[in-house]
Amino acid sequence: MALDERPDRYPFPEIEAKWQRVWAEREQFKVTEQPGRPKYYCLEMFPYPSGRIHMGHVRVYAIGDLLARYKWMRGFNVLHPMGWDAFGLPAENAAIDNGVHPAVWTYENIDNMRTQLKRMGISYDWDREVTTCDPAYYKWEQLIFIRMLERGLAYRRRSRVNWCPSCQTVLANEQVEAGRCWRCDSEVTIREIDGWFFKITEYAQELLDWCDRLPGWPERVLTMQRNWIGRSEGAEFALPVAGRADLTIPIFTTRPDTSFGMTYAVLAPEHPLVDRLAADDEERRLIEAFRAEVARETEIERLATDRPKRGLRLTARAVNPFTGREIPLFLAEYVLMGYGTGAIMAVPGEDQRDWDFAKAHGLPIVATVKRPADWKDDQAYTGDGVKINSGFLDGLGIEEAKRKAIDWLVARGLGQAKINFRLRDWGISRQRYWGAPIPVLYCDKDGMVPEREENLPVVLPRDVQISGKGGSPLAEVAGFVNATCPKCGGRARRDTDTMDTFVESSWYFLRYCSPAYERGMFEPGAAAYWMPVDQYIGGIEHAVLHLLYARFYTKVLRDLGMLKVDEPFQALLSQGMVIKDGAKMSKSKGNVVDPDDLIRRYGADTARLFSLFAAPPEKDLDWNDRGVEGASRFLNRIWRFVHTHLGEMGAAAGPADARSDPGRAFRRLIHETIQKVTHDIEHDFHFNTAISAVMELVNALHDFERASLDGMARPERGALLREAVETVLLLLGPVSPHITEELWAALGHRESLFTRAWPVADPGSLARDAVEIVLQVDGRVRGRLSAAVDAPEAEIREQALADSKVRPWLDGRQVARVVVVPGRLVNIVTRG
RNA sequence: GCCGGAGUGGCGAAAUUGGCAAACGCGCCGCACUCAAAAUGCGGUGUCCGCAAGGGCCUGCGGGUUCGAGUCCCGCCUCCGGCACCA
Repeated sequence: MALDERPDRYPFPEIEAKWQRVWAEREQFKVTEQPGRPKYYCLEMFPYPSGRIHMGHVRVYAIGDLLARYKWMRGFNVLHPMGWDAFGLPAENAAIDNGVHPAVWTYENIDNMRTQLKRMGISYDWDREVTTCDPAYYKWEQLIFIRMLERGLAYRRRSRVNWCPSCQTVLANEQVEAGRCWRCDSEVTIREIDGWFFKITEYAQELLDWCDRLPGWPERVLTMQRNWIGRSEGAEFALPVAGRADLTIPIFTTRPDTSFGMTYAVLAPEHPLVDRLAADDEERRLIEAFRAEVARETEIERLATDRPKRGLRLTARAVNPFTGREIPLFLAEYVLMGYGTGAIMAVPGEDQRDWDFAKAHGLPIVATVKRPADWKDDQAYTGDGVKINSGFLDGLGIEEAKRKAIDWLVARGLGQAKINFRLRDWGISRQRYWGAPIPVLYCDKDGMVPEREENLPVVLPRDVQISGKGGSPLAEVAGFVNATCPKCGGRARRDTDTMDTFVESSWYFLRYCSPAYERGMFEPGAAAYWMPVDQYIGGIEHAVLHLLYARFYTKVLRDLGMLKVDEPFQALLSQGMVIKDGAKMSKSKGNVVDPDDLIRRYGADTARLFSLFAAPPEKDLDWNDRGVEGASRFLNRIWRFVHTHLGEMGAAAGPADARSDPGRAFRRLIHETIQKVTHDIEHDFHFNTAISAVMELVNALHDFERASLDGMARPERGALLREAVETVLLLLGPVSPHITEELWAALGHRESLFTRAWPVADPGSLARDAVEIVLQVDGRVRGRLSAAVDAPEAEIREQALADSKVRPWLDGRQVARVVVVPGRLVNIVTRG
């Protein structure tokens, strides 16, 4: 049966529309800097305007709004903004498919999604909305680009890059997942191309160090970042080529202690020195053939670690500087140009890859670490041990031998200690249209010249042919390409690439601080007040990508003297995915739940309640239509209760004066619930248990209502019902704001629920005079008793031993020991 | 292979510090209301033995520490995520 036909639902469509209108009219969530008042910057990752919100969005924004409203009620000045990550490929693809201009498509989508989000009733300050494809936004990004250029933090070079043949553009390393494009899943190929890079490697050490100083971040995200940065310590040294005084090969190793075991050395096939090592044309031909063979390999094939290692032996030989012996030189595909120096010393005794290669090519293997007695010698040994076969290092431990080997290299001027990072510079040039233009020109006379600051923004031209085939569409726009050289005034050509859209998302949180500011990226005072973001919320898929870039960009702005903070995000909440029927929601699987449908059928309050109740935020959320029914039922139950008891609660004057025992017990539960809900929100964001505590209170409210019909004074009953109901509304407000605001008003309040202070548990009401003590015999529960809170241990012990439920279990046995845990339990340990 | 996380009822999940395992919700069963249904309300619901009272067994597996272990320690297994020929 269609749910919107049900007459028994509370009238959520009217209520939700009404309060959304009232909040907007009152400008209730509009904020300004208020020095001296504690601030709270609550931020959810802004969406790409794909056209429609999905359940993942509902989940993040429900979490963010709960925190924002909660912090409001706790007296914080809360910045809670929303905007659009508006540049990107889908807009261009839509243009190719439907002939709609990317700008038109994007702005229409934004309008749709804004309407959808507003229907969720989230407490955004919509006056701060930011759209990244607006020239007033990307202007500042272009300015910072020029500043980075001046500092050498942005540079241009020709390099081998990841190329997505489907998106027709370059991808950064972070945007390749297992050899495939992060966006379209196509297999990535390698291309040599000119492009711009941001020098994120300059910040590798700092980005790594701060991973230890972000206690508000989930460990798994920090681990992924540490792995990605990939620091390793070792040595770099010059490997001499036999008979070639003019030629050495730079080598990076993390195991300088094993140098005496170097029985051959390997260069990456594309290593630039290889050309100089070739003995004659014949060998040059062999090298080219080998390179071509390797180049044919797809990234996927190269990733397979378990196949035979192919190599090409060169006629040139090297000299192991430690042993003085000549060793063979190879090209092999297992050595990558992109890491270290692109050349390795091979120590088959202590490195498994070298071992495999040595076995395949019949090369000698020398052990330089003493093996354990039962060692089978069928693989490389990477464990600990004493150095052997290593000349002056013999007898040392590995760590000490590393230091001595480096000292030896330094003393001879051959090398030094070296730290290497896996992190590569961030390639930001994209050969696509819908992005921020790179503010640089090329002049025949002056070469590469940045645009003058007063000419910014370099506006993305509107009239352009987008075919999706080959090269940047901007290159075809004569009016854009042909420009004046800012230096000599002669003719110059603009750079026709656009910036990676991850550049826009690296600083949008700063723009929110002063979104209309015209004299710079952000107003310094506003940023000083609001930054850093106190709580950032978003999907785990950005653990490395966006979160690493934003951290880097923040540090760059700090070093440009624009910002005081070292890190943008104080705390991070990585919420799980929304799953249905065991799979991520997707159109292809046909398991998508449309938030619009859901809100139309149940209301935003129910959608929000369910998505917060079904699982703790960091876990995947299993969508369940029956569970949504349950959430709806719960809100209806509260609605009915308030409306059927309005008269009685309205008659209550003053605070609840609980005189009777049941009254005091009920009041204690009200205050225990306040305590529990506050703890669950503050301690670990476990909103699911916070909500279950409110559900328990509502259940108890119904029980109390029935039980107190006879025998309890009417004023006491009415006052307690009112106190309980008001507590429920306050605690549930941040979860389901419309219904709680409506019922709050129905109870006679004239001011908004969200201007009320968050309730605080009253210690007097929490106090209890008796506690239940569990009685165990040999660890098994056999009875229970009620004891005064302050009853002495000896007394409880006596009562336990004398208890009628306990005594049969002691028959024929001796009491060996009695453990009394005050306020909790007694365990009687027996013997015999 | 390395790093990180997780295994608890039919299902989603709870369990502050080592102290009553399964709160809350879903589903299911029963009852009330109803001509009937829906909705709503009330009660029950880990599992095995038992008519019942009651008792045994239960947190992936095997050990250990402890009066007491879902929780701590040791050794395994499985699943999920990340990185991966990184020298």
